[in-house]
Amino acid sequence: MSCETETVQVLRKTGHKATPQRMMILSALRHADGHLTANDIYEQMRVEYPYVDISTVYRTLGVLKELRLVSETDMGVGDTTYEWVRQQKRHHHLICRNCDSVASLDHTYLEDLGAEILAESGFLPDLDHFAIFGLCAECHEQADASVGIR
Amino acid sequence: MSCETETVQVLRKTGHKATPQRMMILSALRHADGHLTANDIYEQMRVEYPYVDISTVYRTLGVLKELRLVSETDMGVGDTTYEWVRQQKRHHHLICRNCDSVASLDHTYLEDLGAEILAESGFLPDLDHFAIFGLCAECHEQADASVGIR
DNA sequence: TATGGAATTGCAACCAGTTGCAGGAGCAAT
DNA sequence: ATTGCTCCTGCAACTGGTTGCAATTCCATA
Repeated sequence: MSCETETVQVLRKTGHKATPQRMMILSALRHADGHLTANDIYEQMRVEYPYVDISTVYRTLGVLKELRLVSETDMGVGDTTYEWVRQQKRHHHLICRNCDSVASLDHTYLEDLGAEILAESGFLPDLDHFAIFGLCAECHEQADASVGIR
Repeated sequence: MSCETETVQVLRKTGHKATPQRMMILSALRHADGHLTANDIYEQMRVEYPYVDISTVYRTLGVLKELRLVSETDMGVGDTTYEWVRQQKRHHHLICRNCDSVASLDHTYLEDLGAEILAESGFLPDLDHFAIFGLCAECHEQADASVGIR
């Protein structure tokens, strides 16, 4: 079964429809490497099919997110980005609130936390793709030296 | 030194000005227990001073957030809320993406994570007030039973 | 107390994202 | 292939939040 057909099955099984608009959005996400914004997808779609509305893109992304087929990341600055969930190594983002730099964090750090929370409260956290804000090493040092931002 | 005067000092030391508008916003935050939205603060201010603009509220909240005097929490649904940072027990929120219920999580779970990240990468994470999305115990069980949301 | 420059304000226009609605399309069952 | 129910779409209006700008206010320094 092809990758495309499999996704269609998932959609139908969960009471959703496989519309051409959705197929286009899926294709854009699957063929992109890395993050895409809703607008990236919208612009790409308009080339083939100029009548799309941006709300369709957002609604589809909502469905795919719910089905855990795509992950949503709010980088804190600029637009929210979306990424096709592959079997790739899970990673998270450390975003500096001072200089907006983004570093990666290995998943292992969060694995234990997720397990602890689940055991303690029964709450199953989404830790697929986490954005953690703070100060990067560089800005952190600068801040210590000045009276400014703690 | 009063609480109010201390905040004024902090503002001036960091190159900010203590304007009447800011004092009103500070007062609203300090006298509220729990979370306030930007609009809550705006409405409250307008009673005394009808010429305020909502953008002033947002800009002030941005400054206070930067100075770590208030914490910002995006509950995922509805508006972003703001809270005066007291010496109260630090806590986090577990927000169910299915039923929108909110549970509290003790800070201890995140303390170790913060220390680990700092030691490993030099990145100092803001873990004052964290919102973690996922499925609460109840929705988690329901989902296991159905074919629907994983 | 006077002053000059930087920070702040209110305004208006804007941006990302959401929602209600009526018509249209998908698909499971016949 | 037809039917009928439900989901989905495009549209337009809206919401929360942001930004550029010119006028004003604060406050450190003298």
